[in-house]
Amino acid sequence: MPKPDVDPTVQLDLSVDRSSPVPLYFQLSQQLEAAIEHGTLTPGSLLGNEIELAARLGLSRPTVRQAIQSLVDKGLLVRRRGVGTQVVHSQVKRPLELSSLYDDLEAAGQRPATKVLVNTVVPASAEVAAALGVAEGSDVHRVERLRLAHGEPMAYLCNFLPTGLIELDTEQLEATGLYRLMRAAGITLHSARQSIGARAATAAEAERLGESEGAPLLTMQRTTFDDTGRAVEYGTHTYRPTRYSFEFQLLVRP
Amino acid sequence: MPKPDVDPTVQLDLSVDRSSPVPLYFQLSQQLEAAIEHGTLTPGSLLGNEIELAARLGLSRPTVRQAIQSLVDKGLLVRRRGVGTQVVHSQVKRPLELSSLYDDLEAAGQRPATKVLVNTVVPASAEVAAALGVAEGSDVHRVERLRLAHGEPMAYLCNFLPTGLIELDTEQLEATGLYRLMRAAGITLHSARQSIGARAATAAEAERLGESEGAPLLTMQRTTFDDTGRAVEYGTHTYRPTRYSFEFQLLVRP
DNA sequence: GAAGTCCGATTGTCCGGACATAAGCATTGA
DNA sequence: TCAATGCTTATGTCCGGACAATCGGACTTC
Repeated sequence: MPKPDVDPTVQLDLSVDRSSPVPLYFQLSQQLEAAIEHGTLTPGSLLGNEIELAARLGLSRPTVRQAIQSLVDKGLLVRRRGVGTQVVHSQVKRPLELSSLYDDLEAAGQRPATKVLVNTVVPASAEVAAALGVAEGSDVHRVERLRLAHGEPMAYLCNFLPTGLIELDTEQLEATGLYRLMRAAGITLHSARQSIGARAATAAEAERLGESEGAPLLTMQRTTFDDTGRAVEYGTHTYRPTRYSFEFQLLVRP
Repeated sequence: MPKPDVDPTVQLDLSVDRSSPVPLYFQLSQQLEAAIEHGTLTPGSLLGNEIELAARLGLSRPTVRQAIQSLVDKGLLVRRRGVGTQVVHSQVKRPLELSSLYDDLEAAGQRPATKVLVNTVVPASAEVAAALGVAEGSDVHRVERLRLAHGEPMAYLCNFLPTGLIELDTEQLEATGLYRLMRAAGITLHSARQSIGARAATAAEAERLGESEGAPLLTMQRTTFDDTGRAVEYGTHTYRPTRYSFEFQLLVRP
Protein backbone atom coordinates (compact mmCIF):
# COMPACT_ATOMS: atom_id res chain seq x y z
CA MET A 1 0.00 0.00 0.00
CA PRO A 2 1.79 3.14 -1.20
CA LYS A 3 1.75 6.27 0.88
CA PRO A 4 2.77 9.00 -1.53
CA ASP A 5 1.41 11.71 0.73
CA VAL A 6 4.21 11.71 3.27
CA ASP A 7 7.37 13.72 2.82
CA PRO A 8 7.91 13.54 -0.91
CA THR A 9 11.11 14.89 -2.34
CA VAL A 10 10.12 17.84 -4.42
CA GLN A 11 11.59 18.61 -7.82
CA LEU A 12 11.35 22.29 -8.56
CA ASP A 13 12.95 24.22 -11.31
CA LEU A 14 15.60 26.48 -9.95
CA SER A 15 18.08 28.54 -11.84
CA VAL A 16 20.74 31.10 -11.13
CA ASP A 17 21.97 34.00 -13.17
CA ARG A 18 25.74 34.14 -13.03
CA SER A 19 25.88 37.51 -14.70
CA SER A 20 23.82 39.09 -11.99
CA PRO A 21 25.62 40.95 -9.24
CA VAL A 22 23.28 39.30 -6.74
CA PRO A 23 25.21 36.60 -4.90
CA LEU A 24 24.41 33.09 -6.09
CA TYR A 25 23.56 31.78 -2.63
CA PHE A 26 21.15 34.65 -2.21
CA GLN A 27 19.45 34.00 -5.54
CA LEU A 28 18.96 30.41 -4.50
CA SER A 29 17.70 31.15 -1.01
CA GLN A 30 15.22 33.64 -2.40
CA GLN A 31 13.88 31.13 -4.88
CA LEU A 32 13.55 28.51 -2.19
CA GLU A 33 11.83 30.93 0.15
CA ALA A 34 9.46 31.95 -2.60
CA ALA A 35 8.68 28.29 -3.29
CA ILE A 36 7.88 27.76 0.38
CA GLU A 37 5.77 30.89 0.59
CA HIS A 38 4.02 29.99 -2.62
CA GLY A 39 3.28 26.47 -1.50
CA THR A 40 5.34 24.72 -4.16
CA LEU A 41 7.47 23.34 -1.39
CA THR A 42 4.89 21.94 0.96
CA PRO A 43 5.53 21.61 4.68
CA GLY A 44 7.24 18.36 5.61
CA SER A 45 8.59 17.77 2.14
CA LEU A 46 12.24 16.93 1.69
CA LEU A 47 14.46 19.27 -0.22
CA GLY A 48 16.66 16.66 -1.83
CA ASN A 49 20.28 16.31 -0.95
CA GLU A 50 22.70 19.16 -1.26
CA ILE A 51 25.15 17.42 -3.52
CA GLU A 52 22.64 16.66 -6.21
CA LEU A 53 21.09 20.10 -5.89
CA ALA A 54 24.48 21.68 -6.32
CA ALA A 55 25.18 19.55 -9.39
CA ARG A 56 21.84 20.38 -10.92
CA LEU A 57 22.40 24.10 -10.54
CA GLY A 58 26.04 24.02 -11.48
CA LEU A 59 26.99 25.38 -8.08
CA SER A 60 29.38 24.14 -5.46
CA ARG A 61 28.12 22.54 -2.29
CA PRO A 62 29.28 25.36 0.02
CA THR A 63 27.22 27.82 -1.98
CA VAL A 64 24.14 25.65 -1.79
CA ARG A 65 24.73 25.10 1.90
CA GLN A 66 24.98 28.82 2.49
CA ALA A 67 21.62 29.32 0.82
CA ILE A 68 19.99 26.56 2.81
CA GLN A 69 21.58 27.68 6.06
CA SER A 70 20.13 31.15 5.72
CA LEU A 71 16.66 29.64 5.52
CA VAL A 72 17.39 27.39 8.48
CA ASP A 73 18.33 30.53 10.40
CA LYS A 74 15.02 32.04 9.42
CA GLY A 75 13.26 28.99 10.79
CA LEU A 76 11.84 27.89 7.46
CA LEU A 77 13.86 24.71 7.10
CA VAL A 78 15.14 22.02 9.42
CA ARG A 79 18.17 19.89 8.63
CA ARG A 80 18.71 16.44 10.01
CA ARG A 81 21.85 14.46 9.55
CA GLY A 82 21.31 11.29 7.62
CA VAL A 83 17.75 12.34 6.81
CA GLY A 84 17.78 15.48 4.76
CA THR A 85 16.42 18.99 4.78
CA GLN A 86 12.74 19.45 5.47
CA VAL A 87 10.35 22.33 5.16
CA VAL A 88 9.06 23.11 8.62
CA HIS A 89 5.30 23.06 8.58
CA SER A 90 4.07 25.69 10.89
CA GLN A 91 2.65 29.15 10.90
CA VAL A 92 6.11 30.60 11.17
CA LYS A 93 6.03 33.85 9.32
CA ARG A 94 8.76 36.21 10.35
CA PRO A 95 11.16 36.18 13.21
CA LEU A 96 10.95 39.11 15.54
CA GLU A 97 12.18 42.22 13.88
CA LEU A 98 13.28 45.53 15.15
CA SER A 99 10.32 47.35 13.75
CA SER A 100 8.59 50.56 14.50
CA LEU A 101 4.98 50.96 15.45
CA TYR A 102 4.50 52.92 12.26
CA ASP A 103 5.72 50.06 10.10
CA ASP A 104 3.63 47.58 12.08
CA LEU A 105 0.50 49.56 11.47
CA GLU A 106 1.25 50.15 7.83
CA ALA A 107 1.88 46.42 7.33
CA ALA A 108 -1.46 45.70 8.96
CA GLY A 109 -3.14 47.80 6.31
CA GLN A 110 -4.03 50.63 8.61
CA ARG A 111 -3.05 54.12 7.63
CA PRO A 112 -1.41 55.44 10.77
CA ALA A 113 -1.60 59.11 11.61
CA THR A 114 0.85 60.89 13.84
CA LYS A 115 0.42 64.06 15.83
CA VAL A 116 3.61 65.60 17.10
CA LEU A 117 2.90 67.10 20.51
CA VAL A 118 6.40 68.18 21.43
CA ASN A 119 9.59 68.50 19.39
CA THR A 120 12.27 70.26 21.32
CA VAL A 121 15.69 70.02 22.89
CA VAL A 122 15.97 69.57 26.63
CA PRO A 123 18.69 68.78 29.17
CA ALA A 124 18.93 65.04 29.78
CA SER A 125 17.46 63.73 33.00
CA ALA A 126 19.39 61.09 34.92
CA GLU A 127 17.25 58.33 33.44
CA VAL A 128 17.65 59.54 29.87
CA ALA A 129 21.35 60.21 30.31
CA ALA A 130 21.91 56.69 31.61
CA ALA A 131 19.95 55.15 28.75
CA LEU A 132 21.66 57.14 26.01
CA GLY A 133 25.09 57.12 27.57
CA VAL A 134 25.45 60.91 27.59
CA ALA A 135 26.24 63.30 30.40
CA GLU A 136 23.37 64.26 32.65
CA GLY A 137 22.10 67.70 31.76
CA SER A 138 23.51 67.66 28.23
CA ASP A 139 21.21 68.51 25.35
CA VAL A 140 19.00 65.79 23.89
CA HIS A 141 16.05 65.86 21.52
CA ARG A 142 12.69 65.21 23.11
CA VAL A 143 9.82 64.16 20.87
CA GLU A 144 6.32 63.41 22.06
CA ARG A 145 3.90 61.94 19.59
CA LEU A 146 0.39 60.60 19.57
CA ARG A 147 -0.22 57.75 17.17
CA LEU A 148 -3.73 57.36 15.85
CA ALA A 149 -5.44 54.66 13.85
CA HIS A 150 -8.87 55.17 12.35
CA GLY A 151 -8.93 58.54 14.08
CA GLU A 152 -8.66 56.95 17.49
CA PRO A 153 -5.61 57.47 19.71
CA MET A 154 -3.68 54.26 20.02
CA ALA A 155 -0.36 55.06 21.61
CA TYR A 156 1.56 57.86 23.20
CA LEU A 157 5.23 57.86 22.29
CA CYS A 158 7.92 59.82 24.09
CA ASN A 159 11.40 59.57 22.59
CA PHE A 160 14.82 60.98 23.39
CA LEU A 161 17.70 61.17 20.91
CA PRO A 162 21.23 62.47 21.16
CA THR A 163 21.72 65.78 19.39
CA GLY A 164 23.90 65.97 16.31
CA LEU A 165 22.78 62.66 14.87
CA ILE A 166 19.74 63.67 12.95
CA GLU A 167 17.61 66.66 12.07
CA LEU A 168 14.15 66.16 13.50
CA ASP A 169 11.62 67.86 11.32
CA THR A 170 8.09 67.92 12.72
CA GLU A 171 6.52 67.54 9.31
CA GLN A 172 8.61 64.51 8.48
CA LEU A 173 7.83 63.00 11.87
CA GLU A 174 4.14 63.28 11.09
CA ALA A 175 4.57 61.78 7.65
CA THR A 176 6.56 58.70 8.59
CA GLY A 177 8.09 56.78 11.49
CA LEU A 178 11.11 57.67 13.54
CA TYR A 179 13.05 54.58 12.51
CA ARG A 180 12.60 55.35 8.87
CA LEU A 181 13.96 58.83 9.42
CA MET A 182 16.96 57.47 11.24
CA ARG A 183 17.73 54.97 8.51
CA ALA A 184 17.37 57.69 5.92
CA ALA A 185 19.90 59.73 7.89
CA GLY A 186 22.44 56.97 7.43
CA ILE A 187 22.12 55.41 10.85
CA THR A 188 22.27 51.63 10.70
CA LEU A 189 20.16 50.21 13.47
CA HIS A 190 21.68 47.17 15.07
CA SER A 191 20.02 46.10 18.30
CA ALA A 192 17.59 47.23 20.95
CA ARG A 193 16.85 46.48 24.54
CA GLN A 194 13.16 46.39 25.27
CA SER A 195 11.02 46.13 28.33
CA ILE A 196 7.29 45.53 28.16
CA GLY A 197 5.02 45.95 31.14
CA ALA A 198 1.69 47.27 32.25
CA ARG A 199 0.36 49.78 34.74
CA ALA A 200 -2.66 51.89 35.55
CA ALA A 201 -3.10 55.12 33.62
CA THR A 202 -2.45 58.37 35.40
CA ALA A 203 -4.90 61.20 34.91
CA ALA A 204 -2.67 62.87 32.31
CA GLU A 205 -2.11 59.65 30.38
CA ALA A 206 -5.81 58.84 30.42
CA GLU A 207 -6.57 62.29 29.08
CA ARG A 208 -4.12 61.94 26.21
CA LEU A 209 -5.30 58.51 25.12
CA GLY A 210 -8.99 58.95 25.70
CA GLU A 211 -9.12 56.41 28.50
CA SER A 212 -10.25 56.83 32.08
CA GLU A 213 -7.91 57.21 35.01
CA GLY A 214 -6.75 53.86 36.40
CA ALA A 215 -7.42 52.02 33.14
CA PRO A 216 -4.77 49.38 32.31
CA LEU A 217 -2.07 50.54 29.90
CA LEU A 218 0.55 48.54 28.04
CA THR A 219 3.98 50.12 28.42
CA MET A 220 7.19 49.69 26.50
CA GLN A 221 10.63 51.15 27.02
CA ARG A 222 13.27 50.76 24.42
CA THR A 223 16.86 51.78 23.88
CA THR A 224 18.12 51.33 20.34
CA PHE A 225 21.77 50.98 19.38
CA ASP A 226 23.52 51.40 16.05
CA ASP A 227 26.21 49.08 14.79
CA THR A 228 28.97 50.87 16.67
CA GLY A 229 27.11 50.30 19.90
CA ARG A 230 26.10 53.91 20.42
CA ALA A 231 22.64 54.41 21.87
CA VAL A 232 20.75 56.35 19.23
CA GLU A 233 17.28 56.43 20.74
CA TYR A 234 15.49 55.93 24.02
CA GLY A 235 11.74 55.89 24.26
CA THR A 236 8.96 55.24 26.70
CA HIS A 237 5.69 54.33 25.07
CA THR A 238 2.23 53.69 26.40
CA TYR A 239 -0.38 51.79 24.39
CA ARG A 240 -4.10 51.28 24.78
CA PRO A 241 -4.33 47.53 25.33
CA THR A 242 -7.73 47.34 23.67
CA ARG A 243 -6.17 48.70 20.49
CA TYR A 244 -2.71 47.20 20.45
CA SER A 245 -0.72 44.21 21.61
CA PHE A 246 2.75 42.96 20.82
CA GLU A 247 2.81 39.95 18.54
CA PHE A 248 5.95 38.17 17.51
CA GLN A 249 7.65 34.98 16.62
CA LEU A 250 10.55 33.50 18.49
CA LEU A 251 13.13 31.04 17.25
CA VAL A 252 15.22 28.74 19.36
CA ARG A 253 18.92 28.98 18.63
CA PRO A 254 20.64 25.97 20.11
CA MET B 1 50.89 62.35 18.74
CA PRO B 2 49.96 58.72 19.23
CA LYS B 3 46.41 57.75 20.04
CA PRO B 4 46.64 54.21 21.35
CA ASP B 5 43.25 54.38 23.00
CA VAL B 6 41.15 54.10 19.87
CA ASP B 7 40.35 50.78 18.24
CA PRO B 8 43.55 48.90 18.88
CA THR B 9 44.03 45.55 17.25
CA VAL B 10 44.12 43.10 20.10
CA GLN B 11 46.53 40.21 20.31
CA LEU B 12 45.10 37.47 22.44
CA ASP B 13 46.33 33.97 22.89
CA LEU B 14 43.96 31.57 21.26
CA SER B 15 44.41 27.89 20.73
CA VAL B 16 42.45 24.98 19.46
CA ASP B 17 42.54 21.32 20.40
CA ARG B 18 42.38 19.20 17.29
CA SER B 19 41.91 16.01 19.26
CA SER B 20 38.74 17.32 20.81
CA PRO B 21 35.43 16.27 19.31
CA VAL B 22 34.24 19.86 19.69
CA PRO B 23 34.26 21.50 16.25
CA LEU B 24 37.19 23.83 15.71
CA TYR B 25 35.04 26.79 14.71
CA PHE B 26 33.06 26.33 17.90
CA GLN B 27 36.14 26.21 20.07
CA LEU B 28 37.28 29.44 18.51
CA SER B 29 33.95 31.22 18.79
CA GLN B 30 33.68 30.24 22.43
CA GLN B 31 37.13 31.60 23.19
CA LEU B 32 36.34 34.83 21.41
CA GLU B 33 33.03 35.16 23.20
CA ALA B 34 34.72 34.53 26.52
CA ALA B 35 37.32 37.19 25.72
CA ILE B 36 34.56 39.67 24.95
CA GLU B 37 32.62 38.77 28.07
CA HIS B 38 35.76 38.92 30.15
CA GLY B 39 36.78 42.29 28.80
CA THR B 40 39.99 41.14 27.14
CA LEU B 41 38.48 42.15 23.86
CA THR B 42 37.27 45.64 24.59
CA PRO B 43 34.37 47.21 22.74
CA GLY B 44 35.44 48.93 19.56
CA SER B 45 38.67 47.00 19.26
CA LEU B 46 39.54 45.36 15.97
CA LEU B 47 39.88 41.64 15.81
CA GLY B 48 42.72 41.49 13.31
CA ASN B 49 42.22 40.13 9.86
CA GLU B 50 40.91 36.65 9.25
CA ILE B 51 43.80 35.48 7.14
CA GLU B 52 46.42 36.18 9.75
CA LEU B 53 44.22 34.79 12.50
CA ALA B 54 43.76 31.60 10.53
CA ALA B 55 47.48 31.31 9.96
CA ARG B 56 48.25 31.89 13.61
CA LEU B 57 45.89 29.16 14.72
CA GLY B 58 46.74 26.77 11.93
CA LEU B 59 43.17 26.87 10.69
CA SER B 60 41.73 27.58 7.29
CA ARG B 61 39.96 30.83 6.59
CA PRO B 62 36.49 29.27 6.18
CA THR B 63 36.76 27.80 9.66
CA VAL B 64 37.76 31.12 11.17
CA ARG B 65 35.00 32.85 9.25
CA GLN B 66 32.44 30.39 10.56
CA ALA B 67 33.51 31.15 14.12
CA ILE B 68 33.37 34.89 13.57
CA GLN B 69 30.08 34.69 11.72
CA SER B 70 28.40 32.94 14.62
CA LEU B 71 29.35 35.82 16.87
CA VAL B 72 28.16 38.33 14.31
CA ASP B 73 24.82 36.51 14.33
CA LYS B 74 24.75 36.85 18.08
CA GLY B 75 25.30 40.56 17.72
CA LEU B 76 28.66 40.60 19.50
CA LEU B 77 30.74 41.52 16.46
CA VAL B 78 30.32 43.74 13.42
CA ARG B 79 32.20 43.19 10.19
CA ARG B 80 32.96 45.92 7.75
CA ARG B 81 34.46 45.38 4.39
CA GLY B 82 37.85 46.94 4.03
CA VAL B 83 37.91 47.83 7.69
CA GLY B 84 37.86 44.70 9.77
CA THR B 85 35.88 43.01 12.48
CA GLN B 86 34.99 45.06 15.52
CA VAL B 87 33.64 44.25 18.92
CA VAL B 88 30.32 46.01 19.22
CA HIS B 89 30.31 48.14 22.31
CA SER B 90 26.92 48.05 23.79
CA GLN B 91 25.05 46.40 26.56
CA VAL B 92 24.04 43.58 24.26
CA LYS B 93 23.84 40.51 26.40
CA ARG B 94 21.68 37.81 24.93
CA PRO B 95 19.32 37.80 22.02
CA LEU B 96 15.76 36.95 22.79
CA GLU B 97 15.40 33.35 23.71
CA LEU B 98 12.50 31.02 23.90
CA SER B 99 12.66 30.73 27.65
CA SER B 100 10.22 29.80 30.31
CA LEU B 101 9.21 31.96 33.20
CA TYR B 102 10.76 29.37 35.48
CA ASP B 103 14.15 29.71 33.82
CA ASP B 104 13.86 33.49 33.83
CA LEU B 105 13.27 33.56 37.53
CA GLU B 106 15.99 31.06 38.28
CA ALA B 107 18.46 33.08 36.23
CA ALA B 108 17.48 36.17 38.18
CA GLY B 109 18.53 34.40 41.36
CA GLN B 110 15.03 34.01 42.68
CA ARG B 111 13.92 30.59 43.77
CA PRO B 112 10.59 30.21 42.01
CA ALA B 113 7.87 28.15 43.58
CA THR B 114 5.03 26.58 41.67
CA LYS B 115 1.63 25.54 42.87
CA VAL B 116 -0.27 23.29 40.52
CA LEU B 117 -3.94 24.22 40.76
CA VAL B 118 -5.30 21.97 38.05
CA ASN B 119 -3.76 19.05 36.15
CA THR B 120 -6.35 17.22 34.12
CA VAL B 121 -7.52 16.24 30.66
CA VAL B 122 -10.38 18.15 29.09
CA PRO B 123 -12.03 18.36 25.67
CA ALA B 124 -10.46 21.09 23.57
CA SER B 125 -12.39 24.32 23.22
CA ALA B 126 -12.54 25.98 19.82
CA GLU B 127 -9.78 28.40 20.81
CA VAL B 128 -7.47 25.67 22.11
CA ALA B 129 -8.21 23.38 19.18
CA ALA B 130 -7.33 26.11 16.72
CA ALA B 131 -4.10 26.94 18.52
CA LEU B 132 -2.93 23.34 18.84
CA GLY B 133 -4.22 22.19 15.48
CA VAL B 134 -6.34 19.38 16.92
CA ALA B 135 -10.01 18.60 16.49
CA GLU B 136 -12.43 20.55 18.63
CA GLY B 137 -13.59 18.42 21.54
CA SER B 138 -10.63 16.06 21.41
CA ASP B 139 -8.71 15.40 24.62
CA VAL B 140 -5.99 17.83 25.69
CA HIS B 141 -4.07 18.32 28.89
CA ARG B 142 -5.02 21.35 30.93
CA VAL B 143 -2.59 22.61 33.52
CA GLU B 144 -3.17 25.62 35.73
CA ARG B 145 -0.32 26.84 37.85
CA LEU B 146 0.43 29.69 40.18
CA ARG B 147 4.02 30.89 40.12
CA LEU B 148 5.31 32.49 43.28
CA ALA B 149 8.48 34.37 44.09
CA HIS B 150 9.41 35.23 47.65
CA GLY B 151 6.13 33.73 48.70
CA GLU B 152 4.15 36.27 46.69
CA PRO B 153 2.04 35.23 43.70
CA MET B 154 3.59 36.53 40.54
CA ALA B 155 1.84 34.89 37.64
CA TYR B 156 -1.04 32.63 36.82
CA LEU B 157 -0.29 30.18 34.04
CA CYS B 158 -2.86 28.17 32.14
CA ASN B 159 -1.46 25.73 29.57
CA PHE B 160 -2.88 23.24 27.12
CA LEU B 161 -0.93 20.37 25.57
CA PRO B 162 -1.88 17.64 23.12
CA THR B 163 -2.23 14.25 24.78
CA GLY B 164 0.24 11.48 23.97
CA LEU B 165 3.26 13.73 23.85
CA ILE B 166 4.30 13.82 27.44
CA GLU B 167 3.36 12.50 30.86
CA LEU B 168 2.44 15.42 33.10
CA ASP B 169 3.30 14.63 36.67
CA THR B 170 2.10 17.18 39.19
CA GLU B 171 5.15 16.73 41.39
CA GLN B 172 7.52 17.32 38.51
CA LEU B 173 5.52 20.35 37.44
CA GLU B 174 6.00 21.84 40.88
CA ALA B 175 9.71 21.05 40.87
CA THR B 176 10.65 22.52 37.52
CA GLY B 177 9.31 24.36 34.48
CA LEU B 178 7.13 23.02 31.73
CA TYR B 179 9.73 23.64 29.02
CA ARG B 180 12.32 21.66 30.87
CA LEU B 181 9.93 18.75 31.15
CA MET B 182 9.19 18.88 27.46
CA ARG B 183 12.84 18.95 26.51
CA ALA B 184 13.49 16.06 28.84
CA ALA B 185 10.73 14.16 27.08
CA GLY B 186 12.64 14.44 23.82
CA ILE B 187 10.65 17.29 22.32
CA THR B 188 12.88 19.77 20.53
CA LEU B 189 11.34 23.19 20.77
CA HIS B 190 11.70 25.20 17.61
CA SER B 191 9.62 28.35 17.53
CA ALA B 192 6.79 30.11 19.26
CA ARG B 193 4.20 32.70 18.43
CA GLN B 194 3.64 35.14 21.24
CA SER B 195 1.23 37.92 21.97
CA ILE B 196 1.70 40.30 24.87
CA GLY B 197 -1.04 42.62 26.04
CA ALA B 198 -2.73 44.06 29.08
CA ARG B 199 -6.20 44.20 30.57
CA ALA B 200 -8.03 44.79 33.82
CA ALA B 201 -8.24 41.91 36.26
CA THR B 202 -11.53 40.11 36.69
CA ALA B 203 -12.69 39.28 40.18
CA ALA B 204 -11.45 35.68 39.88
CA GLU B 205 -8.05 36.72 38.53
CA ALA B 206 -7.64 39.33 41.21
CA GLU B 207 -8.43 36.76 43.86
CA ARG B 208 -5.85 34.31 42.52
CA LEU B 209 -3.05 36.83 42.26
CA GLY B 210 -3.79 38.85 45.36
CA GLU B 211 -4.70 41.97 43.42
CA SER B 212 -7.88 43.96 43.48
CA GLU B 213 -10.53 43.75 40.79
CA GLY B 214 -9.83 46.07 37.87
CA ALA B 215 -6.10 46.20 38.57
CA PRO B 216 -3.94 46.19 35.41
CA LEU B 217 -2.57 42.79 34.45
CA LEU B 218 0.09 41.90 31.91
CA THR B 219 -1.08 39.07 29.67
CA MET B 220 0.77 36.70 27.38
CA GLN B 221 -0.47 34.05 25.00
CA ARG B 222 1.93 31.67 23.41
CA THR B 223 1.82 28.73 21.06
CA THR B 224 5.01 26.70 20.88
CA PHE B 225 6.02 24.49 17.97
CA ASP B 226 8.55 21.69 17.74
CA ASP B 227 10.90 21.23 14.82
CA THR B 228 8.36 19.35 12.75
CA GLY B 229 5.97 22.26 13.03
CA ARG B 230 3.52 20.56 15.37
CA ALA B 231 2.04 22.78 18.05
CA VAL B 232 3.13 21.26 21.33
CA GLU B 233 1.84 23.82 23.80
CA TYR B 234 -0.61 26.66 24.05
CA GLY B 235 -0.81 28.86 27.09
CA THR B 236 -2.47 31.98 28.38
CA HIS B 237 -0.63 33.65 31.19
CA THR B 238 -1.39 36.64 33.39
CA TYR B 239 1.31 38.47 35.30
CA ARG B 240 1.26 41.02 38.07
CA PRO B 241 2.89 44.00 36.37
CA THR B 242 4.35 45.26 39.63
CA ARG B 243 6.26 41.99 39.92
CA TYR B 244 7.13 41.12 36.36
CA SER B 245 7.84 42.63 32.99
CA PHE B 246 9.20 41.24 29.75
CA GLU B 247 12.76 42.26 29.02
CA PHE B 248 14.60 41.29 25.90
CA GLN B 249 17.12 42.15 23.29
CA LEU B 250 16.40 42.45 19.60
CA LEU B 251 18.79 42.17 16.70
CA VAL B 252 18.35 43.57 13.24
CA ARG B 253 18.96 41.03 10.52
CA PRO B 254 19.39 42.78 7.23
C1' DG C 1 9.79 -12.73 17.12
C1' DA C 2 13.03 -9.55 19.22
C1' DA C 3 17.38 -7.82 19.69
C1' DG C 4 21.62 -6.36 17.90
C1' DT C 5 24.57 -5.24 13.68
C1' DC C 6 25.82 -3.49 9.38
C1' DC C 7 25.39 -0.20 5.63
C1' DG C 8 23.85 3.44 2.61
C1' DA C 9 22.34 8.10 2.59
C1' DT C 10 22.87 12.73 4.10
C1' DT C 11 24.46 16.42 6.56
C1' DG C 12 28.56 18.32 9.49
C1' DT C 13 33.18 19.79 9.49
C1' DC C 14 37.37 21.30 7.33
C1' DC C 15 40.79 22.40 3.89
C1' DG C 16 43.40 25.67 0.55
C1' DG C 17 42.87 28.41 -2.86
C1' DA C 18 40.85 32.14 -6.23
C1' DC C 19 38.85 36.46 -7.56
C1' DA C 20 35.44 40.35 -6.55
C1' DT C 21 34.13 44.31 -3.87
C1' DA C 22 34.15 47.95 -0.72
C1' DA C 23 36.30 51.25 2.53
C1' DG C 24 39.99 54.15 3.85
C1' DC C 25 44.06 56.56 2.81
C1' DA C 26 47.56 58.83 0.24
C1' DT C 27 48.66 60.82 -3.86
C1' DT C 28 47.73 63.51 -7.67
C1' DG C 29 45.47 66.85 -10.30
C1' DA C 30 42.60 71.06 -11.35
C1' DT D 1 41.68 74.24 -1.33
C1' DC D 2 39.26 70.65 -2.95
C1' DA D 3 38.01 66.93 -5.92
C1' DA D 4 39.37 62.88 -8.57
C1' DT D 5 42.36 58.88 -8.86
C1' DG D 6 44.65 54.87 -7.55
C1' DC D 7 46.67 51.77 -3.99
C1' DT D 8 46.21 48.94 0.08
C1' DT D 9 43.62 46.19 3.04
C1' DA D 10 40.06 43.72 4.57
C1' DT D 11 35.90 41.18 4.07
C1' DG D 12 32.48 38.92 0.54
C1' DT D 13 31.73 35.27 -2.61
C1' DC D 14 32.79 30.92 -4.72
C1' DC D 15 35.05 26.63 -5.93
C1' DG D 16 36.12 21.43 -5.54
C1' DG D 17 37.38 18.21 -2.74
C1' DA D 18 37.98 15.17 1.66
C1' DC D 19 36.60 12.72 5.71
C1' DA D 20 33.62 12.22 9.97
C1' DA D 21 29.21 11.76 12.43
C1' DT D 22 24.63 10.50 12.52
C1' DC D 23 20.12 8.63 11.16
C1' DG D 24 17.22 5.12 9.43
C1' DG D 25 16.30 0.95 7.54
C1' DA D 26 17.61 -3.71 6.12
C1' DC D 27 19.77 -7.58 7.51
C1' DT D 28 21.37 -11.02 10.53
C1' DT D 29 21.41 -13.55 14.65
C1' DC D 30 19.76 -15.56 18.87
